[in-house]
Amino acid sequence: MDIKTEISKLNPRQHEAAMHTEGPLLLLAGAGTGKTKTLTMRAANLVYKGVPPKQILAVTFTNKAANEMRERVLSLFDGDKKKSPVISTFHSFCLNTVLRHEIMHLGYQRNFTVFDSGEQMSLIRNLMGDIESEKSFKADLLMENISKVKNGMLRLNDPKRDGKELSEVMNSLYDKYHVSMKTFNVVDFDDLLLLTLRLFREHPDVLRKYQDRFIYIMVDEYQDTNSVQYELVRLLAGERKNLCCVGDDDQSIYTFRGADIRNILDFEKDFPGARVIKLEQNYRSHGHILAAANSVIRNNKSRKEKALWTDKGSGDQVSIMKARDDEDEAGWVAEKISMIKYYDKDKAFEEFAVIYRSNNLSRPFEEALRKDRIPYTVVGGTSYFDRKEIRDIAAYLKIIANPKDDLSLLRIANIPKRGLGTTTLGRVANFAKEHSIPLLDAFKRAEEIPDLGPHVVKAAVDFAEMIGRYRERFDSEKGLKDILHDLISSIGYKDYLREFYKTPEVAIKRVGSVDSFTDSISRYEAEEETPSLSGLLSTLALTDMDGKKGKDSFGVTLISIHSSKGLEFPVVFLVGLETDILPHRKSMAGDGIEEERRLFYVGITRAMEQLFITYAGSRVRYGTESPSEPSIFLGELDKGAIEHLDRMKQEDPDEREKKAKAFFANIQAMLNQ
DNA sequence: GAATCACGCATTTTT
DNA sequence: TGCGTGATTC
Repeated sequence: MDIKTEISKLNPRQHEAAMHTEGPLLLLAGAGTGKTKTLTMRAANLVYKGVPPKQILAVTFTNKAANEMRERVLSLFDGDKKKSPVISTFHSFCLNTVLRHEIMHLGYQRNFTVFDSGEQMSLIRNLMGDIESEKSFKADLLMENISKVKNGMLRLNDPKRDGKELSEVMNSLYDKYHVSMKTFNVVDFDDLLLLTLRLFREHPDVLRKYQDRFIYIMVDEYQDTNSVQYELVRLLAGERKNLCCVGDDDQSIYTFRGADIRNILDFEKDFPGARVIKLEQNYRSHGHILAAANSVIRNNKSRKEKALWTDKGSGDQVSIMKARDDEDEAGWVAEKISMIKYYDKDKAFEEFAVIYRSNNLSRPFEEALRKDRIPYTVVGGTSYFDRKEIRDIAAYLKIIANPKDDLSLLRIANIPKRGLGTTTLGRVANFAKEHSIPLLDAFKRAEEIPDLGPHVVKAAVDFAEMIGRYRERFDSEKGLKDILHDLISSIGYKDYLREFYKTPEVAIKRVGSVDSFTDSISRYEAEEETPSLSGLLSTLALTDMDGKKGKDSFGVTLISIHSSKGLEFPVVFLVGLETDILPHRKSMAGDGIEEERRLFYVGITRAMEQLFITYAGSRVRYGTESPSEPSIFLGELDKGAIEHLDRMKQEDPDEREKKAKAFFANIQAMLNQ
């Protein structure tokens, strides 16, 4: 593809941004304004001008964004990978590009592994057992607080945030947590960023190395950066400040995770002489939808002035619908979907989305859609904690890669059963503690441990030796998948699963998921230039590896506003626009209302052709029905862009008949498939 | 360990 | 209302 002609096709603002190279640039890219396109073009332009691709770094938040950008740059260069810049998520950059090579400076070993949130949680639970306190604090709350401390959102001993009691527990826990993590030679997600920052701060020579390596830096979704990420970016950009930050302050909706909107608002102050370019031409939505979005977001005080516009024409007005209650609201949405399909046979269910503030609102919609035989997919929820089989296998791989990872070892020491029960494990752990050695070493020296019978000693030593053998194999042999396959069969893991899950269907599913896991490893090996166990574990820690997810999403999409960011749908139902839901009751402290308004804004701007905003007069909450007030945000909508529908009005018979027809047509279509 | 029950809690969640 | 957690029990 010819880069020059591609760049010339950009609109003037986009073009300006793509052609900019030296010095700080803030690209304020509104929703649907071709942000990724501009960013990729800018990268391509740099390469085109002769900058070595290795010197260009683009950082994103999600794997999805990174992949998308990678693909688009690649297609610009006709698949020539040598011309692709370094594109990475924050976490992956810190892990793979920096820490894997430099972490020794901070007293860790290079073969460190990453704890996911589940492992983090079990460590915290373990540690909490040691802390004497009559009140048991919830592990997840403590974990959240540890994370907040690390991200600069919370200080230890902050009496304003916690009761004194929590502070005390937190203090002692926080220290213990870190000591354990370090002796295990493991880090958590937050550490990836934090340790990199510490490294850069404490070792100027290391920092310089990376500053010299990355001459041009781009950061996507800059409004979502937290203080650690901000510092990281600032340090990396160094004196040169060839830094291009892209984002939209109006779409900053992750404050609760530590994102600091001031990072983007203060960009010009932080980087004097910064060029600021605004992308305001929207290629996604019809005019009325944009008018609605603009009219809402205008009410926010802390923001950069801008307004989306389109040359597409105004399209349909945005409909505001009042329903009787939540069930009625959901029923109406389902009906409306059938109606639209009835009038427009080409419309696919995949073109519709129901978007809500909180996940628990999805229920009535699931029921209504099911009732009307409309296919749907619910996006989100939390589901990475389960899948025992994957975590077991991962624990094996982790202890093989990192012999100090006591926790992973503990997890699988007796899985499958090998005669190492809790009593034995307790004795071994004691021994390890007394001698200040890793648990695995204690297994090797089982003979020295008092009270262990000969059988147990043999089991322990055999086990430790097996781990050692596999470490050697993973180090010296190629073909990760084959080695893992050997491991799984030699420990009899599948038989163990079949025993563990007595019902055959479940067992088959679990065994199947082990197989799909090994499959995903061959995928990793195929993609990677130099596959390795530690590389595999890194990828594993930082990606879902679920194989499929979202990819073949099917039917109508049910999704939270947060997860919908970055997506677009021809027809959007933005539901539950009620006081205490949006804006949410729990987020009204401080300038929380502005973030809630941004959420509304994000929801609105997902719609391309048609937008329906709904609310109910009463709603079932925690089992009891209570009246609901319309959201104050509804009053902020541009009157010219909206029309009001009232569900309560008597339906005219003609409409009713059409609805019935639509309903049956829909069923017919289902049957014909 | 696994099955059961009472209790408390219920926003959003990129890695 | 309904789910996940922690204690209790066999």
